[in-house]
Amino acid sequence: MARKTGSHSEITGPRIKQAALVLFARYGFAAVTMRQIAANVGVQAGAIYNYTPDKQALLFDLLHGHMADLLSKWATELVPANPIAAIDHFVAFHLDFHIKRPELVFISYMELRNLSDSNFNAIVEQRRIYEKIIYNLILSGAVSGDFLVPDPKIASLALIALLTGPVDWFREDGRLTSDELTRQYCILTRQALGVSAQA
Amino acid sequence: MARKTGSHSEITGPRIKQAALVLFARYGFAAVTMRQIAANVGVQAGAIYNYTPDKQALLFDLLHGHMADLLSKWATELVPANPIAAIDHFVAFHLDFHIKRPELVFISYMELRNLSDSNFNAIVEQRRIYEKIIYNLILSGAVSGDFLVPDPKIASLALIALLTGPVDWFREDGRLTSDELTRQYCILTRQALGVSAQA
DNA sequence: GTCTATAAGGTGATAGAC
DNA sequence: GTCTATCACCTTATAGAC
Repeated sequence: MARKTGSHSEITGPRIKQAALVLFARYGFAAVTMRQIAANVGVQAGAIYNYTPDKQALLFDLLHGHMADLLSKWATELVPANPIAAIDHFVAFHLDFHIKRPELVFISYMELRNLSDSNFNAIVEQRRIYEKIIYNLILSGAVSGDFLVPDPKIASLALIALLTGPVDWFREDGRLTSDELTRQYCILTRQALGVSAQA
Repeated sequence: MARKTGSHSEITGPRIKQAALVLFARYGFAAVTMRQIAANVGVQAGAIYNYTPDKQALLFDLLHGHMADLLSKWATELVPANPIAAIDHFVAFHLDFHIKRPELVFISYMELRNLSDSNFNAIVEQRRIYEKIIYNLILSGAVSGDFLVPDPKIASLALIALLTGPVDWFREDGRLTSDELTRQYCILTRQALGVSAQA
């Protein structure tokens, strides 16, 4: 409390990122001004540049951090060797991670085009790594005979779209609990992959 | 050819809509300027206002026309009474319509937030009508026992996400033909709906 | 129908006081 | 670390000449 009133370096930074996230998700990167972000945090526009070199870096940090969190969290998961159990695990992981971060998921899809070339390439590379995770899970199930799919690559793209859909409509306080959501999407996923009903 | 050189009323209008569509899809509504659209068409910015009252109307007309086309085209389809055949028909219809219009599909999802309140409500109502079509198809299959799904409402949302996914990656000149795409998505859809393999 | 010119205001980013 | 003031530029939309 001995600080000068104008000094808040440890909290202003995160608050700028949070305000940028919320505003970008609601109005779009191009439509949001630095003045809006500043007003949301309670500082003047000029102060933002103590925390970020420019608006582009603000966007990139959000997207890059989001994908880094996703990949490092998956890396800590204990994945069953059995392909059917492994897919169940992935479905639960993917749904849980994504429905808890609707704004980040939204801008990660939406604002890719507003990234500079090198920033864009960095994010696309992270996405490629994540897509390969589910692709490998489907492939091993197809090889073992647990799954029946015409093409594991197409199936992996189809499943990511299927499993990311709830971000657009799921609400924690809606008629569906997140457990029930996961249960239903596990069933839909197993069925889509042609897992026989007896399994 | 007796016209004055500056007169092109019949072609400038559609060209403005087309340029707006392409630019909105690539850079986002907020990031695109009337000058960019005009330059793309080959006129000055002021001339655009002979064809649209403002930028907002340009966006709304694109989205509203897109949804109107979708609904009126479905209305001309002959839909089999059998639930399994009906879903196959819907899958083929939905994929064909959407992969032929990737920009319109993209901005219809992306730019909803840039619509005025009343324009937003109009588009949401059109979407609701479309979602009800697939919901009813799934419901009748669930009632007849052809489909095995925990919840027809969730299944309908899940399938729309699944079936719209290819818009993001399908290319007419890619390794997959559109017929093969349709075939694979019919299989994935049938399986997701729990259609028994013998059917 | 299209042009040029302009009104009225907003933009990202920076400089220098405190 | 934050503020105020400012630079150089861009924005949508309109007015009036041709």
